[in-house]
Amino acid sequence: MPSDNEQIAEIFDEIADLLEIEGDNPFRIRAYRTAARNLRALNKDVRRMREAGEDLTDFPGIGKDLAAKIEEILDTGRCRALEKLRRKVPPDLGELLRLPGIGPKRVHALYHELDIQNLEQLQRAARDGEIRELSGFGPKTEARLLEAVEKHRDSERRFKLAEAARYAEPLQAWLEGGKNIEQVVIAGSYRRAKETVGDLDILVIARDGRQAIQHFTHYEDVDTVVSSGSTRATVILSNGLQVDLRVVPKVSYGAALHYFTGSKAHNIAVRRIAQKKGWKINEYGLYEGDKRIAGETEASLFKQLGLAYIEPELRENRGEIEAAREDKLPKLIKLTDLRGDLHCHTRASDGQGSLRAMAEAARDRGLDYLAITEHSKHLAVAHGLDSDRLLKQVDAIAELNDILDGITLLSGIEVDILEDGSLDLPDEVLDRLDLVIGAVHSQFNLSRKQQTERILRAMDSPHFTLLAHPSGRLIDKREPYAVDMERIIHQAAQRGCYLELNANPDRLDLLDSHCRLAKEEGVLVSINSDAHSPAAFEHLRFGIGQARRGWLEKDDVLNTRSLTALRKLLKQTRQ
DNA sequence: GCCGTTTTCGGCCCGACTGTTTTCAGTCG
Repeated sequence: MPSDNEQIAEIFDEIADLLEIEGDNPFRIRAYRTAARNLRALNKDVRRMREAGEDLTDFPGIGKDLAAKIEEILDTGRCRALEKLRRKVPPDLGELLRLPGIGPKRVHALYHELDIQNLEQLQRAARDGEIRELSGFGPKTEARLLEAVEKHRDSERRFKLAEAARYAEPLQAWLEGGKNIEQVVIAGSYRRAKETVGDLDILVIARDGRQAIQHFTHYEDVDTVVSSGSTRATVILSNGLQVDLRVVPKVSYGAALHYFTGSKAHNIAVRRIAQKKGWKINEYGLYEGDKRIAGETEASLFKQLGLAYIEPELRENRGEIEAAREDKLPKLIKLTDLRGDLHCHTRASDGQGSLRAMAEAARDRGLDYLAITEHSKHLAVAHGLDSDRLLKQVDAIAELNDILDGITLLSGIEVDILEDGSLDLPDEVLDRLDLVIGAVHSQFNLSRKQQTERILRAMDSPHFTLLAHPSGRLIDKREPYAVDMERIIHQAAQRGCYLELNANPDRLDLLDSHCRLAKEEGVLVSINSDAHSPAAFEHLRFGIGQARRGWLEKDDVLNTRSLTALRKLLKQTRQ
């Protein structure tokens, strides 16, 4: 079930779509889109804020009118402005807007000239050759539209960051091997470590743009060349991933990198700063009149604008610009800050490695300690451990620690939180462990209230250390379960326990906005691989990316502590 | 529709590529 923020954002986006087709004032349309984007980025629930008596117009992009619409939607579940628009403009037209190569003007023309209201009608008209007859359209546009309709199904697809990396890294290597190519950087949401990316934006410094682009379009995995000029090109790879490449000269590198890293909202906000000073920013630099005053590096650009350097992961216009102005940006955590990993599985439950193999793989990644945390018996599909098997493992870990070199294993469990909030193993067994990770693996569909109460009850257990993958979402597969995360984070602070940021690329859970909340409440986050095989410690880098998006610093993260300090903190969670 | 160190009106981010034009509109990022 989408949150209130998401639901309102969708309504605002739809209003923007329909207004756009109607040819309304573009700035009014932008206001709706900005509001939608800001609502999605907000790490607080608007309903709750309103109940707390906060003034919605205090938020950026929300004025009197939109605040009233938000209240209407919260109160009635409806938005009369949207309903009125829908009566005027067929709502399916919004879907046409999603097709590549077609924007509001063309949708408007298709609707008013040919009475095309949906994808099917568009497809028919294109096949019948009606579209090429319209002014502003031609045979090529018609063919492109037809193709776009047929491919529409997967055009919306986003790629998980880890999956994108598997395609991006070889492509980057290929580009770096090109003649006269000096530097290749993958910018865009990939550089911002967003959990999913819609496409890849690659920036290349080269003396000869055409030559570089030739090299790019001849990459073996390129399926379609969508466009290609002297400074930019767009291709689709065989797996459907779109890649945009831009070539810039060296003097513009920083400005271009900033520009193509985004996010859009961040860039707009930064450009406004320049604009207020009477300057202009584009991908070639920061200009005062015709004179370039910064842009060879990103640092020069920020400095000239009076801002501290903003790390890519923070560039979402969620307060980073204000923080940069006051020099109050966080010093973000790095992969090398991690000293250990508190969540992994072996063959004993559903993992693929032995205790020793997992320990050695973690050690080879530079970790000092690793907690073994199998599933518990309730999760039978994962061969979860009962008390006997768990206690045997505790002994095996103790023995192995005597002979292991360079790493220490901790005994733990990923214990199921049952529907009533009790834990799946008895206290006297949990008492033998170094840590207890509680996890929800069943009954995802409880009401928000029930689900929240269930988790809060589990956290009350004297043995509870850490809440695993707190939202339960699987990216693109399962929505987060309905739960009051603000309350859970607050409770963790009161109770003195921790939250996991599960680094599995399918999860990346805590969400970035909740990392920030945890930090504000002083709740430590543990960035864990949840490795089910020795190779899966690789996942930690994606967890770090997510943590950085959540503004986390080294000190905000539990497993940056030394083993000694960690043991002390684990002990403190015992009530 | 929002916003204000140019504050209640008059602004609002910027450039490349394509296709349809015959100098530019539409779309995209």
